[in-house]
Amino acid sequence: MPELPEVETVRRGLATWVVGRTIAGVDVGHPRAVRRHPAGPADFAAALTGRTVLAACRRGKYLWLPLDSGDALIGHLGMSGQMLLRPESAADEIHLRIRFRFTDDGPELRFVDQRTFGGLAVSPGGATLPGEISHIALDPLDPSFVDDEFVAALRRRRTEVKRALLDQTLVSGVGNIYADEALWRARLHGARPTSSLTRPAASGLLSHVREVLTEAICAGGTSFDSLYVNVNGESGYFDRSLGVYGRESEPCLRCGAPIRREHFMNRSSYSCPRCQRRPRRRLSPSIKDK
DNA sequence: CCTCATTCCTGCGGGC
DNA sequence: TGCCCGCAGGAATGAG
Repeated sequence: MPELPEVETVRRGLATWVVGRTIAGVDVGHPRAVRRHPAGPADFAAALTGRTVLAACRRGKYLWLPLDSGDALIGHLGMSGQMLLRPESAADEIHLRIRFRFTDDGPELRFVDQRTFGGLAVSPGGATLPGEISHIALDPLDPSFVDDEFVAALRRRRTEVKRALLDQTLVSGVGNIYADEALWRARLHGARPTSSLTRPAASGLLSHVREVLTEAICAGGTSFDSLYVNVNGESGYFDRSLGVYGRESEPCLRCGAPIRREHFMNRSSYSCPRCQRRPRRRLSPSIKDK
């Protein structure tokens, strides 16, 4: 469940511990971890060996490391991916998928992933922006993000507001936890039709999204089920600051009403039944046309 | 173009 | 005790 704050925490760790180092060798222990690299594990390793890492970048939940070859190592942590810096002498993790050895004496980089939804690939010529993520929207913390464009695009959609927040082609970096948190802060129910949001309501929601992401980064991310850790294997502590997520039946921190849990998009949604009123009508766009 | 359901995967915990 | 099932869920994919 790494979302933007967790991925950003990992990016910062990679910037500190990996940028400037040269890769001596790569071991792919599980082919599924490089399934997004069409040329296969051997080509993946060959494209990285001898390359120097120039930077650590992020868009939404994607990470990429530009290399001196002009290519980039691109990665997504999926549900349970971890990037760990460990001494060579440390025992292998059970779910170790890929190991990166370096030409110096520093720690090796390990991609560990229990549920294997994550993966790495080499993006040819992808140092500036990997083509694999060109369809991913800017995230709200990107300096190039244009608030008015997002507000307009959100209100043009014919869907529910939580679906829109989770759509990485509209705005990236927001997952189930921070969507619920931002909606609670904005006092909006996730089923609200996006087309019914006023401009100020949409703009306010964006502010709450940005705020909760920023606060979570300061806390080092959320470690709801302890699968997510930074590059040193340490947990963040934003889970202590969650307003609704995972708090079913506990009192709303604003009004005291018991937090409700609903199933939505094959996952759980948490909200306050008093602060976040359900929309009266369902989304029925063209009922008049009949 | 837009929206939405499905699929991938493994460990954990509740229920019986 | 042990088995089974549901749940956790991001994003690619294909259908409509």
